[in-house]
Amino acid sequence: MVGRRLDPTILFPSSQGVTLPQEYECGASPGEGAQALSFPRTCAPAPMPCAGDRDQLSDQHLWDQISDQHLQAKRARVESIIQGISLPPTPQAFSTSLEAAFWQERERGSEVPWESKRKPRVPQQGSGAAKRVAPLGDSPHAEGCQQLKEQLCFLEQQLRRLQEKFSQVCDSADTAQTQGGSKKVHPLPGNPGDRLDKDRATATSDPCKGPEKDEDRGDTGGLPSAARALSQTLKHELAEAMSRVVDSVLQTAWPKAASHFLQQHRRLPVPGPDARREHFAATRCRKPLAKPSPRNTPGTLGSPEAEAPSGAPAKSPGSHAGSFSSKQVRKNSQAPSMCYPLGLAAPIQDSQLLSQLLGYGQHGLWSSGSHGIPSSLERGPLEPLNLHWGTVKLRSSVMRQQQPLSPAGMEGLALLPAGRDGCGELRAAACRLSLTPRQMQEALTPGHLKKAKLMFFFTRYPSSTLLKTYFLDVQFSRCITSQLIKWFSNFREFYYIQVEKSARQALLEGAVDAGSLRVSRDSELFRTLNMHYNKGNDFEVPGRFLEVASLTLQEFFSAVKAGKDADPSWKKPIYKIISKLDSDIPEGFKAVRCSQELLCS
DNA sequence: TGGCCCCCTG
DNA sequence: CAGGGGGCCA
Repeated sequence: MVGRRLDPTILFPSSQGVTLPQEYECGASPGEGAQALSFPRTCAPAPMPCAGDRDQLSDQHLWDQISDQHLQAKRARVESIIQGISLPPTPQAFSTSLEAAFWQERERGSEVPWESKRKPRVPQQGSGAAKRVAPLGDSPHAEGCQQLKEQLCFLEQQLRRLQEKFSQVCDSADTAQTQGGSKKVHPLPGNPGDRLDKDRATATSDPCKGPEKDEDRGDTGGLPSAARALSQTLKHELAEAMSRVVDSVLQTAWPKAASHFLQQHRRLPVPGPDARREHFAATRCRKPLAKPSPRNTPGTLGSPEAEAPSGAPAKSPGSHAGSFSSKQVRKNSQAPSMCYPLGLAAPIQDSQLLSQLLGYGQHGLWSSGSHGIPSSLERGPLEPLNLHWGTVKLRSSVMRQQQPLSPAGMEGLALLPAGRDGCGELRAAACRLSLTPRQMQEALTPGHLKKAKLMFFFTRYPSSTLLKTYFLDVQFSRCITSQLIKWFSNFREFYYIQVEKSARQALLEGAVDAGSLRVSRDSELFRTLNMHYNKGNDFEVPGRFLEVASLTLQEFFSAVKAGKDADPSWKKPIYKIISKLDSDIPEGFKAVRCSQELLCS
């Protein structure tokens, strides 16, 4: 009755699929600023002394230089690194300077011999960085503590830099640097003593100005009061978030993580791909969501063949082998491991937040990969946001050289564990703490709309429960829920109108057999629908949707042909039929990143 | 009664 | 796409 022309391939874009930009796979931070700041991580030789250093050196005797060569090289390296951090990047470079700086911090914090930086290592706290910093601490606790301290210190630096950049952006005219002492002016209400509310002493009479540190001497004095207020608010929020992270990580997560270090740091080999796969499989076995049972109508569209292309949730990782590139999955999940040692989730997430705040993408930090994801056992209420880092990017036209990945593949990545050591907990705690409810979307975005439209290809009648499981980054409220429901209602409306129009058209054109009506990718109806739900055509519409559309068309055709449209409620039976044809939505749609990335495609 | 849906309108 | 009205149902 219904055509079974099934597309055995994936549902997600094949040609415009999910790809990971190559530049990110090795963890390279994109952009000039990144390069400018992240040189220690690159393959470049040890940085040469800067101009100032050379001047100094020229005052010394050659022999001294030679004898102190080693020392000088070391010093130059340190100075260069410090300069790279303290010197504000160009505004254009700012987009990535944070990411780059994270890299720098890694380099500094781990004190890895320069040569070893050339070959990225699988970063595992137990066997990697923690061991390499052994001279800094005798016990694992001390080691971890040292790392944590560095991490926290670095976060503070980043905060200051952000403040600085904000000030600079707001007032590019002010280039004055660092003179005079600081004087404390009235802090923001409710946070007396907040250091970010301090101000520097300037000749201006405006008391509401930038932060206190030398490098933070951005001047907002020339700004309109509204902008100043915004500036202060942003700074204040950042400071608050930073404080929360620091305090909470230390108080909540550290003791436990430290105990894990004690237990495991010596004997724990790096969990290799096998171990990871093992854990992955285990994770996949207990699928957390009891999805609504498939509502396929047996005998019509619910055949097994029809299921496959519609991206039904995988029963096992292998079940998707034919529908997406597992190679891509491996690539995406392994490459990151070379980049970020464990325990860096907090900076990663913070940078994500910052990137978002600043309107930049986060894919440059995607390289956190599976390491940014707490083990599923450790995921807390905010786990949805962690999924963000385990998913891949939906790309459209620009970067499509690489193999596409279906939502199923995204699903796999989303559930990759982070490992079983204490770092996972530390990381998870950091993630939860750094991802405050504030970062949950309290409103639906255009990205969410686009995602909802694509979801419509799979489900026409999603329940609010279902929607909640697929819009994990949304802080659901009654309003949000009804808005989403309304969206789908609107989608349906458009859908039924188009199908009805098409059915009437077919009738006018003399069609007699409803069964002969089929919606193909060439048909006008499909083009119309595709244009509406899949503008840009960067999503490969599942064949299943064509079947549903075909059946809808046939139902409408038959009803109109039989004159049922005289009945005011003649559409209701059709709605009832169609409402049973929903199929499961690929897990990839649960990825938080999905709705964000869809905007870019 | 609340939730959901459809329909109409802007 | 959102708002609002009306109907249906548990």
